[in-house]
Order: sequence, then C-alpha cells, then structure tokens
Amino acid sequence: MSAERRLEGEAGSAQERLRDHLSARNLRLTPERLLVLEGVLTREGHFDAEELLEHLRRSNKSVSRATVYRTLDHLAEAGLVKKHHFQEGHALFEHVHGRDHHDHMVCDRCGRVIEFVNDKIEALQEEVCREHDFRELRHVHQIFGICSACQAVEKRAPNASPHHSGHA
Amino acid sequence: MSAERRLEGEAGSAQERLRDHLSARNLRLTPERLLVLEGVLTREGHFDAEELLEHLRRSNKSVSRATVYRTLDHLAEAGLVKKHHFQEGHALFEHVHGRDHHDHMVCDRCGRVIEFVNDKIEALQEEVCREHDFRELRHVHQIFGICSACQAVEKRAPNASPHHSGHA
DNA sequence: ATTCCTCTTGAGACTGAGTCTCAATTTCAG
DNA sequence: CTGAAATTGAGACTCAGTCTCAAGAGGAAT
Ligand SMILES: [Zn+2]
Ligand SMILES: [Zn+2]
Ligand SMILES: [Zn+2]
Ligand SMILES: [Zn+2]
Repeated sequence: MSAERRLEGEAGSAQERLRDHLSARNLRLTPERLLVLEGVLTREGHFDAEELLEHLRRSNKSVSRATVYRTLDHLAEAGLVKKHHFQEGHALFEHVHGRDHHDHMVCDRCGRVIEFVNDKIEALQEEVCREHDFRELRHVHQIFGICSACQAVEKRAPNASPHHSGHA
Repeated sequence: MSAERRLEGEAGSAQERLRDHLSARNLRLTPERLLVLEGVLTREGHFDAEELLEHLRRSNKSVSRATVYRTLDHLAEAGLVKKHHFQEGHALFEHVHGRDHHDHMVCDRCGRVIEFVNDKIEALQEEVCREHDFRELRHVHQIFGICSACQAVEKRAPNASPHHSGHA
C-alpha cells in the first residue's frame, strides 16, 4: 500500500527531526508521539485533529485526545505539519515534511483545492515584512472563487455543481 | 468627536446599503440592527463580537448577544464588515464600508494587526488566477510573525510580551 | 537494580466562542 | 386594523480545544 511505503520511505527522517526538536527542549520521543507522527504522515491533504484521533482509534493505535492535540502542536513547532485556521472553529493540519511551500486556490462551488506557488509573490511578501520590520513566521494565502470546471458548468446549467468529494 | 462625525457622514449610505441588503431578502431593518450597525461604524480597527457587545451595553444601547452575532453576519453578507479568523476561536471584525482593500500581518505574540496593500501582489494574484482559469471572488492573505515591538522586547527580556491591549 | 527527578499520559472536568430554541414581541403588507 | 412572517432575548446548548492531576514512564546516577 502506498501509504505504508511512504511511511517507510520518509519516517526515518521525520522521526529524526521530531526527536531533535524534542530533545533540544528536554522532551521525550514517546511511543504515543510516534503513533501520532505515523498517523499524520499517512494522512493525505488537509485533516483535522478529530479525524486523526478517530483514525488512530480505528487502527488500534489509540492515543488520548489531549495527547493528539499536544503532539500536533509539537509537530507544528518542529515544522513537520502546518496548522491552518481556514474556517472558524476548525483547525486543519497538513503534513509538510519534504514538501515545498505552496498556497491555495479554493473553489467555492465544488471545494476543489488548487495549489500554487509564485516566487514573485513570495519575494514581495518578504519585502512587505522588511518594510514593517516584521519577522514573518508563516503566511496564509488563499484565493477563493470559481474553478475552471465549475465555470464551464455554470455557463451551460446555471444551477448544478460538480460536487468535488472530500477536502483535498 | 470624530467618531460621531464619521457616523453622521457615512451612516446614511451604510444604512441604505444594509436596508437594501435586508429588504432584498424580506428581512427587516430593526432598531436593534441599527444599534449594532452604529456600534460597528464607531469601532476603530479590528474588534471582536464580545467587545462590541460590551460597548453597546456600556452606551445603554444594549442588544442581546444573539442579535449581535446575527447582525454581524448580516453586515458581513452586505459587504459592510469583514470577518477574519486570524487566530482560532476568536473572530475579528472590521468595518470596510468605504475603505479600500487591504491584507494583514498579525503578531503571534501580542495580536497586533498591521494592514498592508501591495499592488504588485494583487496583480500577480490576478495573473495566477488567469493561468489556472480560476475566477477569483475574494482572497485571504495573512502574514503571521513577530511585530517590531515584540522583537525588541524579546531581545531585551526573552520572556515577557508587551501585551498589546485591544487589537489594532 | 534502586533512587529520584522530571516528563508524559489519559480521563474527564472545564472554558469560551458561537449557535439554537422558543415564547413573547414587533413589523409591515394588505 | 389584522395576521402572517420576521425578530428578539434569555439562557440552554454545542463543540473544539485546554487544563488538571494522579498515576505511569524515562533515564541518569549511583
Ligand atoms: Zn506562499
Ligand atoms: Zn470547482
Ligand atoms: Zn489583497
Ligand atoms: Zn506584537
């Protein structure tokens, strides 16, 4: 299974990174934290904490809710996952270990997520921060609108929408 | 007082816009909704719902919590305010009637909000959308990090934070 | 192995923003 | 006026996330 392979392929260095992050703070790499890391690495796209918790329970790798939340924060600090507050009352995570930075376009109709990177925008952002003596730690850049497919559908049937399943 | 003047100066058209928005949906422009609108227009910068509620109570223009939240959503739909989810569990509003578009930098330490506009970034965004045949309706561009003041504090006392009262 | 100190865990209580319910009230078109 | 439909407020409720704290590791030093 590809998730398993991915885990094997990358787990070594992700674990290493987590271990380094923790030990630098006199924290310990516990079995529970490893279970959460493993769970995170096998999730695709954007997921929330409860979803991860449920996934761990189903796979008989149960970890308490408190530990999941606590560990996700550690992983975020270690730069292994990103935590987004896209909508209210619902933080979403994505694992970013070994992935390049990217931003998102989100279709209001079907929910499709398109990733994009634009080096010029990234550079201009840095410039803006410099101008304000602001030390950037991260950014959220999302463009909402209607994707190509939904525009086509609208043109032909001004009502229906090609319901794109699950968040990407 | 400038807040009063501002209110008089703009209230007419803001009310008008709200009335139009509501009547188009068979909703009513009630005294309560007007109180909330008035409160919103006199707030500076970014504020949260509880702050507004408290403000209304202090000015003897009390409106229930439910109505404040409900009305803020109407105002957002009418394009009179913007609702931001900078941090989790804490929506911030700003009134945008008659204001130009801008994006935000948010300090992780003290919560200060700095507004910025960069025409080049805006243009590049349009370009990215064109490339993907994506029709933009709106965007969220937030840069998180450490503001100038908090950087200074950190340098001198690596712990404390200049708890910035009331978000800017 | 034993000690000792610190970190970690999990169950569940708790918090706080925001929503919902519903009876009483207001609005407004007819 | 009158009545249907919208609105309100008090407070119960939800839900994500945090906190508490007693019990359970980890691990360094002896
Ligand atoms: Zn970016
Ligand atoms: Zn779409
Ligand atoms: Zn912008
Ligand atoms: Zn600051």
